[in-house]
Amino acid sequence: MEYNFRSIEKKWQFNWAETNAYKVSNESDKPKYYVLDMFPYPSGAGLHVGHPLGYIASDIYSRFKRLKGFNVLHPMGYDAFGLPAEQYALEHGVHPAVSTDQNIRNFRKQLDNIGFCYDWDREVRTCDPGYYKWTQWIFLQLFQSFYNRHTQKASPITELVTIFEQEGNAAHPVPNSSFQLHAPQQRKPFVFSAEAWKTFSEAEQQKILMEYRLAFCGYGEVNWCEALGTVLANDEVVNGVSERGGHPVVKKKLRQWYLRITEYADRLLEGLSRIEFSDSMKEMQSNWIGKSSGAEIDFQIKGHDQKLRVYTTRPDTIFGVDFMVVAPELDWINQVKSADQSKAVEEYIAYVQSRSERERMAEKKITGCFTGAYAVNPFDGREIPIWISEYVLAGYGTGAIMAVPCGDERDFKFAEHFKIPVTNIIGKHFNGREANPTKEAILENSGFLNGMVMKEAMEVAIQKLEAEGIGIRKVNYKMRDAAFSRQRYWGEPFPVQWKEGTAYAWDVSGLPLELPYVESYQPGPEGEGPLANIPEWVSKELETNTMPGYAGSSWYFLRYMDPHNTEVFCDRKASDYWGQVDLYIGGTEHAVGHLLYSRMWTKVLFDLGHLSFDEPFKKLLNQGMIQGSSRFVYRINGTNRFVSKGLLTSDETYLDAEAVEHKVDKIHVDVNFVDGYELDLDAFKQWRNGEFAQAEFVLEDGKYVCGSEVEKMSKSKFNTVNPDDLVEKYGADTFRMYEMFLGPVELSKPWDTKGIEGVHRFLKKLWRLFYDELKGQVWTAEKATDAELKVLHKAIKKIEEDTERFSFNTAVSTFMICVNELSELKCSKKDILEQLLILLTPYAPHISEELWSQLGNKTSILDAAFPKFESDYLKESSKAYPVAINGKTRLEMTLSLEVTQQEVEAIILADATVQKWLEGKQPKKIIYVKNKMINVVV
RNA sequence: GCCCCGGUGGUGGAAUUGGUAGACACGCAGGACUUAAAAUCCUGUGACCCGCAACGGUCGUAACGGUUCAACUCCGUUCCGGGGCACCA
Repeated sequence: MEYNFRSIEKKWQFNWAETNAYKVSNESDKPKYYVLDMFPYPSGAGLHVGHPLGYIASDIYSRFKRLKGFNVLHPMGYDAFGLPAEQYALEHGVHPAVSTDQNIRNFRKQLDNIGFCYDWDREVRTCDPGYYKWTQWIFLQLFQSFYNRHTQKASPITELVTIFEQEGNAAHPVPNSSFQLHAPQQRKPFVFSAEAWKTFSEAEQQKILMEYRLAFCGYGEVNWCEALGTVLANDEVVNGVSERGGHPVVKKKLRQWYLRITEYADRLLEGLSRIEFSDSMKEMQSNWIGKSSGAEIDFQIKGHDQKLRVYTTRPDTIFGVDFMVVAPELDWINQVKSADQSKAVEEYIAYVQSRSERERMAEKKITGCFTGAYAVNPFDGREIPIWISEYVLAGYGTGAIMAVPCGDERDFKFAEHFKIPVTNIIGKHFNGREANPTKEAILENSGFLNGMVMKEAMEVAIQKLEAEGIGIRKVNYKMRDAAFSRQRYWGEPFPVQWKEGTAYAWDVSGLPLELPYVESYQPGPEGEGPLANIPEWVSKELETNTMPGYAGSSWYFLRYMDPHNTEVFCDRKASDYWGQVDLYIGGTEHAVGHLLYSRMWTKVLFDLGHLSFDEPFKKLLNQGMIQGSSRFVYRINGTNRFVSKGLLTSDETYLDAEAVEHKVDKIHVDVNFVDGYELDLDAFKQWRNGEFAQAEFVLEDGKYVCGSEVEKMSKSKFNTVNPDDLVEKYGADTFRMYEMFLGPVELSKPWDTKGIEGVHRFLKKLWRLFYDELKGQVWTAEKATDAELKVLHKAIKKIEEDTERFSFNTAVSTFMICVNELSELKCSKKDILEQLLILLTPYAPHISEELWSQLGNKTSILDAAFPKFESDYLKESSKAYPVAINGKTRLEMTLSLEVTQQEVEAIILADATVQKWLEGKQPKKIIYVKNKMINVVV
């Protein structure tokens, strides 16, 4: 009887489905455990070997926890709204609902191949009206709430209305301090009394309330591509033109929905201390939130009524300000620029308009333009030139900075480039060649701050600014409110109706507000979404934007707990039972997007009394990214000749026999017909319907050697490897274990299929402990020896520890060691093997279940009890110590574990080899670390 | 540019708390079985040096420097690779 993995895997997958082996109940005496995967976007390309890495890890852990006696929730679903389906629809005319459904079927088939223990009764799809009904419902919760800064939590907006009616907004200032109801920008915040509130019209009241809502409508800049009639991500803009088609892209202000996540900034920071995310992940989140404290300062602009408001974290350096830098998109620049600089300013603004935010931030070249205007230093009256430059972004702080070149590297480079004289306020701490951002220096040339240490001067400066009404203390966040609308079709419609320019909540009884079926997905007029093309939609004055991809994914982990409920998003009893996700596995690419939004939504639902916890994920495990290892061929420009990699002088040039230089094109080839680096010439010629059938090759040593590069795994780079092929060839158990054996889950690594044989051999070797090809059954019911028990218990200990700390790769190697040792002992005893199967079943569930039943068990191994480790079997009385002389290991010595320091010293000094190394000298010190090592210091 | 992570044999990686660097695999080389192949099993395998041999020596964890009895592990500088940077998901 041999290991026939194909029939075994089919048999058990069918059996588990038949018996509902993975069904999970919301009621159980066992303790609960919730293991969650980041659900996939069902792309048309299907699953590649990178996807299952995290899924296998979570599957192993779920099965492990089940063996340990937990009631484990381990669901799966699909993040099914999104841009790719819409773009596919635009190009191929297939409705997103249709292609998405097809893709999901395909994903499901691929997932099923691998033998995951998901409870599929709990599947969710974000594009399902039964699901997005509740996404819309949560949106309405956000829309109808405000953040009460006194209680530090979200409350119904009706409470705010009551407060306004009774006492106005003095106690609840408008979050956006520059908001005014009618007048253009004024200095003082917008405050009204109860009486004034009552005199406001309905539209005015609604306009004010919008300023407080957690989901609100405002105006924001986007990358606008006129030719495509659509908004583009920074990603899709390259050098000022669209990636698709190469059309020009400009900045455009559009009406947008936002989530007021900035109100939660402090709580999002605080919550980090209560959850187990890696330090780097927490650091990324806090950097994203970017809390800083400093001051906003108003500078009078010379010859204008206007003031220039800047935000700075270093008010202590105010006497070192040599110039101002303003974000080029601020409108008022046009009012203050001087006549002679007017043209230059306009040209510069046009240049910046064409650049994405990403490009602006990544720019090494220093660019900028003097406006011709001057600000006046309020303390010493110095006139300070006002510049504009792309490195200052409108969205952060006030969109303007005061530049102190002696203390800030970027400012210094700017001053150097434009030859602006630098004022030194830190004496010898500034060397004139580079900035010094110290806070320890004693200030000079700094008026009333002279002689103070900088970090103390900060407080003094702020107090003076406030006392003189020039500035205020200000805490700032780099994080901006989250843009929450998209001018797209394939997303959740907003449950919002517009009446005379005011947005009103769609009645809850009308949810879900279903996405209408359309035939065309073209963008609407004036940068509106495709929904603006639908007369019935527009006639009802419904919002034509849709929600972004992260809407549905911000709360899906709650829906799994109670997926079929039509009355509430999740029954309170269910969410109280399951509580937080105990283990969440997914990639770091979601560090700041999805993970912050989910945390915010959970906090809002908690504040409003819908949940009993305010952090969704107790522990996060980051899986590394499986990268593709791409292969390239090099074609001489304008010919059909392909040159082997080793013959090129660089990636772009080839020097032929006559020493003529040729430029070459670097072309991706499908990794599936490259063996290592050697191209299969025939397969290449047949590729893509014979596109390269006429290819000629310039070979080296008779071979065509390809170039290689590690990149994201993607269909367009021809570097994807399909798990189905590997499962077909080696079986799901081998595939699962191989993915784990590749290395630590957290680590990113390029995929390499070679090596999978080793894991497959291991499973065959395990099988041979039970069945021999010639002799048939070899397992017996004999009693196990101490040596065999020692092997088993060593494995129990290590597998348990490694699984618990997610070190799956070392667990796989422990299985290999265990089977190697049992083979060596010729151990085929049921007592030992049965326990080993339980250890193995989370990793290789199919073969374990089969052999388990072959041993005569009538119930599934899924519900076996995890073996108990007995330390008695591992007891050692002595240890082979490495003995080092001066830190270099020279010999090994077996000593009892009981020996004392004195005894060790005596034994060591008596040893001939030690004496040889001592060369007659006396040792200074003998270091003895019990159970570790001995070091003799000479 | 800014933020985060990583770099160990020909390859993937191991070394959990600073304590024998290279576990376990892949690959490769040699051998056994076989008419042959597959499968399986055995032996060797970081580099260099000495030697008849050794359970002999030197070097070695991206590079350089530091802390320590002891550094892949801690600190500093540099180089290289990857991820994120707000409308890809």
